[in-house]
Amino acid sequence: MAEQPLYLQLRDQLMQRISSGDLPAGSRLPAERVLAESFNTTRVTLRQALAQLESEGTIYRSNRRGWFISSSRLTYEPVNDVSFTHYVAEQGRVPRTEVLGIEKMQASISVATALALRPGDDVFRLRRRRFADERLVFVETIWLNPCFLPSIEQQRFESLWKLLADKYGIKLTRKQITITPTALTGSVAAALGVNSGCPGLYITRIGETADGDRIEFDEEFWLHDVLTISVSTQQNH
Amino acid sequence: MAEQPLYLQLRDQLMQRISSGDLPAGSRLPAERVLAESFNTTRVTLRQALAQLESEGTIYRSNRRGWFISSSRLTYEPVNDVSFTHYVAEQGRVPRTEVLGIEKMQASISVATALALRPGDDVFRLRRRRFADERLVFVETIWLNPCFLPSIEQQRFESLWKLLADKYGIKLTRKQITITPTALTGSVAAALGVNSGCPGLYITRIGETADGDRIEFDEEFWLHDVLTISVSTQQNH
DNA sequence: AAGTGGTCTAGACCACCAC
DNA sequence: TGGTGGTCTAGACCACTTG
Repeated sequence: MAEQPLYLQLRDQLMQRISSGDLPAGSRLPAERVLAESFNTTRVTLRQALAQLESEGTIYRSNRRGWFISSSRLTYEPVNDVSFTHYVAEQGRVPRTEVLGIEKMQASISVATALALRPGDDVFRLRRRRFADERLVFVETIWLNPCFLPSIEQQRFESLWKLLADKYGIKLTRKQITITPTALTGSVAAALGVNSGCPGLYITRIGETADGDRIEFDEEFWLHDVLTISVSTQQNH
Repeated sequence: MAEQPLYLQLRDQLMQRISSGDLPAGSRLPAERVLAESFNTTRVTLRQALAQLESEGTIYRSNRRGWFISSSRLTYEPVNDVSFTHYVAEQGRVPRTEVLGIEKMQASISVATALALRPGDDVFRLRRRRFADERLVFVETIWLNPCFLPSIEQQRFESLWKLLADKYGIKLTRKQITITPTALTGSVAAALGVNSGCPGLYITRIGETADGDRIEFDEEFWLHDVLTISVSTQQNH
């Protein structure tokens, strides 16, 4: 039986203190230098242990403020969900949405394909950030098809689902969902406030009406440790 | 405009050499010490750059043999797929399955729940490893319900789909699929030949007959960089 | 201003794999 | 047996956040 490397032993000790309730969800870990000294090792090795716990989703870091204990994961149903606000609240968490902006753009090839338009056609790009219990959980870019959404640029976008239903009488179903494990880098990492290379999920969806009109194309970048995806296949009655 | 940290500059330079075709898919990177010297830095910093590329899925490591360029991702449809062998071949790759063993076990609470049995009931545990182009891509544990599978332990398990169809006349549909980003640790990391803490996906599924008989409960641990998940929602006709 | 995490250096020894 | 990656040390300076 080979002995475990030191950083995995440190991981186990920290994990035990967390699961014992010594360090409750949301609280901050002691400073790296303090932890390193208390374990009688260097910061480099301690940080290996922290990186383990981070990739397992047990802890996360916030800017340069320190390390925090993660809450339990959100359950996300990309096929059936109607509203982030709704399903987050249903799970006993406090949702918040931040609209970063909406702009008129010309469709790229990939966006045009998703919305059944031609490249260069007008589309609207909406960008938002989503929080659960004040922790940022994902950023999204939504490409809206203006053919079905007159004067869309003058609206408010905290709840797109409600806007589509109330103002346009549209109820979406989700098609062509893809889920790709990826690293968060560049402007996405910056918008999420994480370091480049932090693991994440890239999720895309197309929103259609029952008639097959392509209303929106959604691109989401999630932090890896905040969600479990659930796909329940519908029964035909 | 802040200058990028060195390890991200190194990442970009390596990325350029990879995407230019200088380093083709499947080939090995030069040794860490060689790369560090060629970039005029230390191994620690160079390894930060390699960790970035690894988390992005651009490169991967194999035991202590070195770093290799990744191939493109497999597309995986957990809802509709019938056979790993079939859909891997369909994507122009060479599948291989390795059976690690089958044992009679007593159902744990979670397994019993998934298979609609009582804890302690007999179940069979089948463990396999799956390869694409000779790269290990996931390990799985399949819990089989013996009520519907007489003398299952005497069979061969390279293709479970074929076995169920030919011998038992069973065609499965997939229910209650969950997908959780996780870290690969312990015996799972060892079986996959990766370091503890490597990012991965944990996917579970329940296989039912059209009559609702729970035949199997499937737990898969995938390497994060080898797949894109696609969920196509069926149309009702 | 003090403290935090982020980055980086220049070494070292070990375990494992391929030759 | 030689070379690889895996692990670890004992420092250092910087950028940012918080009080």
